[in-house]
Amino acid sequence: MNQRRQLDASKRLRKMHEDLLRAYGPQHWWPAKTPFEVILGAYLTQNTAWKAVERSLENLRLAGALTPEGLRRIPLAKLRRLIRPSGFIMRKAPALKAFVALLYKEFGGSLEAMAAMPTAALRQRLLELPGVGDETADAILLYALGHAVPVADEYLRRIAERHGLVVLPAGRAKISYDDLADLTRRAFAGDAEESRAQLFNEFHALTVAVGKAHCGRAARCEGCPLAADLKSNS
DNA sequence: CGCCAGGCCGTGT
DNA sequence: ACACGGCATGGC
Repeated sequence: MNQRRQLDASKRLRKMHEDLLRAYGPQHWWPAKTPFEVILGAYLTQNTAWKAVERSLENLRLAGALTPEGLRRIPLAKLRRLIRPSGFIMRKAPALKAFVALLYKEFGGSLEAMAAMPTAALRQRLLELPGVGDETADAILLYALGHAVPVADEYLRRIAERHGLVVLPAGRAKISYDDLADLTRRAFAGDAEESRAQLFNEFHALTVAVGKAHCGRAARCEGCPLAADLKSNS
Protein backbone atom coordinates (compact mmCIF):
# COMPACT_ATOMS: atom_id res chain seq x y z
CA MET A 1 0.00 0.00 0.00
CA ASN A 2 2.54 2.49 1.15
CA GLN A 3 4.91 0.59 -1.09
CA ARG A 4 2.73 1.17 -4.11
CA ARG A 5 2.33 4.86 -3.35
CA GLN A 6 6.08 5.20 -3.20
CA LEU A 7 6.30 3.61 -6.62
CA ASP A 8 3.86 6.20 -7.83
CA ALA A 9 5.94 8.92 -6.24
CA SER A 10 9.03 7.67 -8.04
CA LYS A 11 7.16 7.72 -11.32
CA ARG A 12 6.02 11.27 -10.65
CA LEU A 13 9.60 12.32 -9.97
CA ARG A 14 10.65 10.67 -13.22
CA LYS A 15 7.91 12.53 -15.06
CA MET A 16 8.98 15.74 -13.37
CA HIS A 17 12.46 15.16 -14.75
CA GLU A 18 11.10 14.75 -18.29
CA ASP A 19 8.91 17.83 -17.96
CA LEU A 20 11.80 19.95 -16.71
CA LEU A 21 14.16 18.64 -19.35
CA ARG A 22 11.65 19.66 -21.99
CA ALA A 23 11.15 23.09 -20.43
CA TYR A 24 14.76 24.01 -19.61
CA GLY A 25 16.96 21.68 -21.66
CA PRO A 26 20.12 19.97 -20.39
CA GLN A 27 21.88 21.98 -17.69
CA HIS A 28 25.29 20.26 -17.74
CA TRP A 29 26.04 21.59 -14.34
CA TRP A 30 29.42 22.20 -12.69
CA PRO A 31 31.55 19.71 -14.69
CA ALA A 32 33.13 22.65 -16.51
CA LYS A 33 34.93 23.80 -13.40
CA THR A 34 37.55 21.83 -11.52
CA PRO A 35 36.36 19.27 -8.97
CA PHE A 36 38.00 21.23 -6.18
CA GLU A 37 36.18 24.39 -7.14
CA VAL A 38 32.95 22.39 -7.15
CA ILE A 39 33.66 21.33 -3.58
CA LEU A 40 34.29 24.89 -2.47
CA GLY A 41 31.04 25.93 -4.11
CA ALA A 42 29.16 23.12 -2.35
CA TYR A 43 30.27 24.46 1.04
CA LEU A 44 29.85 28.13 0.23
CA THR A 45 26.36 27.85 -1.22
CA GLN A 46 24.88 26.50 2.01
CA ASN A 47 21.82 28.66 2.65
CA THR A 48 23.46 31.27 0.44
CA ALA A 49 22.62 32.75 -2.96
CA TRP A 50 24.87 31.46 -5.73
CA LYS A 51 25.58 35.01 -6.82
CA ALA A 52 27.39 35.59 -3.54
CA VAL A 53 29.29 32.33 -3.95
CA GLU A 54 30.57 33.48 -7.30
CA ARG A 55 32.17 36.50 -5.74
CA SER A 56 33.80 34.42 -3.06
CA LEU A 57 35.17 32.04 -5.68
CA GLU A 58 36.53 34.99 -7.65
CA ASN A 59 38.25 36.25 -4.51
CA LEU A 60 39.74 32.82 -3.96
CA ARG A 61 40.88 32.66 -7.58
CA LEU A 62 42.69 35.98 -7.31
CA ALA A 63 44.35 34.74 -4.13
CA GLY A 64 45.41 31.50 -5.79
CA ALA A 65 43.30 29.48 -3.40
CA LEU A 66 41.24 27.47 -5.86
CA THR A 67 43.50 24.45 -5.49
CA PRO A 68 44.00 22.16 -2.50
CA GLU A 69 47.58 23.38 -2.13
CA GLY A 70 46.58 27.03 -2.46
CA LEU A 71 43.82 26.74 0.08
CA ARG A 72 46.04 24.79 2.44
CA ARG A 73 48.59 27.60 2.50
CA ILE A 74 46.21 30.44 3.07
CA PRO A 75 45.83 31.64 6.69
CA LEU A 76 42.43 31.14 8.28
CA ALA A 77 41.92 34.85 8.85
CA LYS A 78 42.58 35.60 5.20
CA LEU A 79 40.28 32.80 4.12
CA ARG A 80 37.50 34.30 6.20
CA ARG A 81 37.98 37.61 4.43
CA LEU A 82 37.97 36.05 0.95
CA ILE A 83 34.72 34.15 1.48
CA ARG A 84 32.98 36.98 3.29
CA PRO A 85 30.44 37.56 0.47
CA SER A 86 28.88 34.15 1.00
CA GLY A 87 28.42 34.52 4.74
CA PHE A 88 28.72 32.19 7.74
CA ILE A 89 32.45 32.82 7.62
CA MET A 90 33.09 31.62 11.18
CA ARG A 91 31.75 28.19 10.21
CA LYS A 92 32.62 27.90 6.55
CA ALA A 93 36.26 28.99 6.72
CA PRO A 94 37.25 26.36 9.34
CA ALA A 95 35.09 23.81 7.52
CA LEU A 96 37.01 24.33 4.29
CA LYS A 97 40.28 24.04 6.19
CA ALA A 98 39.06 20.79 7.72
CA PHE A 99 38.29 19.35 4.31
CA VAL A 100 41.74 20.17 2.98
CA ALA A 101 43.31 18.78 6.15
CA LEU A 102 41.50 15.48 5.61
CA LEU A 103 42.41 15.48 1.93
CA TYR A 104 46.11 15.72 2.74
CA LYS A 105 46.07 13.54 5.81
CA GLU A 106 44.23 10.60 4.28
CA PHE A 107 44.65 10.99 0.54
CA GLY A 108 47.92 12.80 0.00
CA GLY A 109 46.10 15.87 -1.28
CA SER A 110 44.65 13.94 -4.21
CA LEU A 111 40.94 14.18 -5.02
CA GLU A 112 41.39 11.20 -7.34
CA ALA A 113 42.59 9.13 -4.43
CA MET A 114 39.66 10.30 -2.34
CA ALA A 115 37.24 9.52 -5.16
CA ALA A 116 38.59 5.96 -5.36
CA MET A 117 37.00 5.10 -2.01
CA PRO A 118 33.76 3.09 -2.06
CA THR A 119 30.75 5.37 -2.09
CA ALA A 120 29.22 4.42 1.26
CA ALA A 121 32.47 4.67 3.20
CA LEU A 122 33.41 7.93 1.52
CA ARG A 123 30.03 9.46 2.24
CA GLN A 124 30.40 8.49 5.89
CA ARG A 125 33.84 10.08 5.93
CA LEU A 126 32.52 13.32 4.49
CA LEU A 127 29.64 13.45 6.96
CA GLU A 128 32.12 13.34 9.83
CA LEU A 129 33.59 16.64 8.65
CA PRO A 130 32.34 19.86 10.24
CA GLY A 131 29.93 21.77 8.02
CA VAL A 132 29.11 18.74 5.89
CA GLY A 133 25.56 17.40 6.09
CA ASP A 134 23.62 15.11 3.78
CA GLU A 135 23.25 17.50 0.90
CA THR A 136 26.79 18.83 0.87
CA ALA A 137 28.17 15.30 1.10
CA ASP A 138 26.05 14.13 -1.81
CA ALA A 139 26.81 17.22 -3.89
CA ILE A 140 30.52 16.60 -3.43
CA LEU A 141 30.15 12.90 -4.20
CA LEU A 142 28.14 13.50 -7.35
CA TYR A 143 29.50 16.69 -8.85
CA ALA A 144 33.14 16.60 -7.76
CA LEU A 145 33.97 12.94 -7.25
CA GLY A 146 31.81 11.27 -9.89
CA HIS A 147 29.82 8.96 -7.65
CA ALA A 148 26.25 8.13 -8.67
CA VAL A 149 24.27 9.48 -5.72
CA PRO A 150 21.14 11.64 -5.77
CA VAL A 151 21.14 15.13 -4.24
CA ALA A 152 17.98 16.10 -2.40
CA ASP A 153 17.78 19.79 -1.60
CA GLU A 154 15.20 22.14 -0.15
CA TYR A 155 13.83 22.93 -3.58
CA LEU A 156 13.08 19.27 -4.23
CA ARG A 157 11.33 19.00 -0.89
CA ARG A 158 9.18 22.03 -1.63
CA ILE A 159 8.35 20.85 -5.13
CA ALA A 160 7.54 17.35 -3.91
CA GLU A 161 5.29 18.68 -1.16
CA ARG A 162 3.59 21.48 -3.08
CA HIS A 163 2.91 19.30 -6.08
CA GLY A 164 1.82 16.32 -4.05
CA LEU A 165 4.48 14.14 -5.64
CA VAL A 166 5.17 12.22 -2.45
CA VAL A 167 3.08 10.74 0.32
CA LEU A 168 4.34 11.29 3.83
CA PRO A 169 5.18 8.03 5.64
CA ALA A 170 2.83 7.22 8.49
CA GLY A 171 3.85 8.96 11.70
CA ARG A 172 6.11 11.44 9.89
CA ALA A 173 5.46 15.16 9.88
CA LYS A 174 7.59 15.83 6.82
CA ILE A 175 9.57 13.98 4.23
CA SER A 176 13.12 13.26 5.33
CA TYR A 177 16.30 13.75 3.33
CA ASP A 178 16.89 10.01 3.10
CA ASP A 179 13.35 9.34 1.92
CA LEU A 180 13.65 11.97 -0.79
CA ALA A 181 16.98 10.56 -1.89
CA ASP A 182 15.56 7.03 -1.98
CA LEU A 183 12.63 8.16 -4.09
CA THR A 184 15.02 9.84 -6.50
CA ARG A 185 17.06 6.63 -6.72
CA ARG A 186 13.92 4.69 -7.54
CA ALA A 187 12.90 7.23 -10.10
CA PHE A 188 15.96 6.31 -12.15
CA ALA A 189 16.25 2.67 -11.12
CA GLY A 190 15.17 1.54 -14.58
CA ASP A 191 17.95 3.42 -16.35
CA ALA A 192 21.32 1.98 -17.26
CA GLU A 193 23.83 2.08 -14.42
CA GLU A 194 26.45 3.88 -16.52
CA SER A 195 24.11 6.79 -17.07
CA ARG A 196 22.89 6.98 -13.48
CA ALA A 197 25.35 9.65 -12.33
CA GLN A 198 24.54 11.83 -15.33
CA LEU A 199 20.83 11.49 -14.64
CA PHE A 200 21.21 12.42 -10.98
CA ASN A 201 23.35 15.33 -12.11
CA GLU A 202 20.70 16.63 -14.51
CA PHE A 203 17.82 15.94 -12.17
CA HIS A 204 19.25 18.05 -9.37
CA ALA A 205 20.39 20.78 -11.75
CA LEU A 206 16.90 20.97 -13.24
CA THR A 207 15.38 20.99 -9.76
CA VAL A 208 17.48 24.01 -8.85
CA ALA A 209 16.66 25.72 -12.13
CA VAL A 210 12.93 25.48 -11.60
CA GLY A 211 13.31 26.08 -7.88
CA LYS A 212 15.16 29.36 -8.31
CA ALA A 213 12.61 30.58 -10.80
CA HIS A 214 9.38 29.41 -9.18
CA CYS A 215 9.83 27.60 -5.90
CA GLY A 216 11.42 29.91 -3.34
CA ARG A 217 10.31 29.92 0.29
CA ALA A 218 7.51 32.37 -0.18
CA ALA A 219 7.06 31.99 -3.92
CA ARG A 220 3.79 31.06 -5.52
CA CYS A 221 4.08 28.55 -8.32
CA GLU A 222 3.05 30.95 -11.08
CA GLY A 223 4.51 30.18 -14.45
CA CYS A 224 6.08 26.97 -13.21
CA PRO A 225 6.35 24.33 -15.96
CA LEU A 226 5.17 21.78 -13.39
CA ALA A 227 2.05 23.75 -12.53
CA ALA A 228 -0.23 21.35 -14.43
CA ASP A 229 0.72 18.60 -11.98
CA LEU A 230 -0.66 20.67 -9.15
CA LYS A 231 -4.15 19.96 -10.39
CA SER A 232 -3.73 16.47 -11.80
CA ASN A 233 -2.07 15.05 -8.71
CA SER A 234 -4.15 16.60 -6.00
C1' DC B 1 13.67 48.09 5.04
C1' DG B 2 12.58 43.26 5.26
C1' DC B 3 12.80 38.87 3.28
C1' DC B 4 15.52 35.39 1.54
C1' DA B 5 19.40 32.35 -0.24
C1' DG B 6 21.40 25.27 -3.95
C1' DG B 7 22.35 23.99 4.96
C1' DC B 8 24.45 22.70 9.18
C1' DC B 9 24.53 22.23 14.08
C1' DG B 10 23.45 22.60 18.95
C1' DT B 11 19.72 22.57 22.04
C1' DG B 12 15.29 21.74 23.74
C1' DT B 13 10.90 19.00 23.73
C1' DA C 1 12.69 11.66 16.07
C1' DC C 2 11.47 16.52 15.24
C1' DA C 3 11.13 21.59 15.86
C1' DC C 4 13.60 25.78 16.34
C1' DG C 5 16.92 29.41 16.27
C1' DG C 6 21.56 31.01 15.29
C1' DC C 7 24.95 31.44 12.03
C1' DA C 8 27.02 36.33 8.23
C1' DT C 9 26.51 38.57 4.23
C1' DG C 10 24.54 40.85 0.31
C1' DG C 11 20.84 40.99 -3.59
C1' DC C 12 16.58 42.47 -4.70
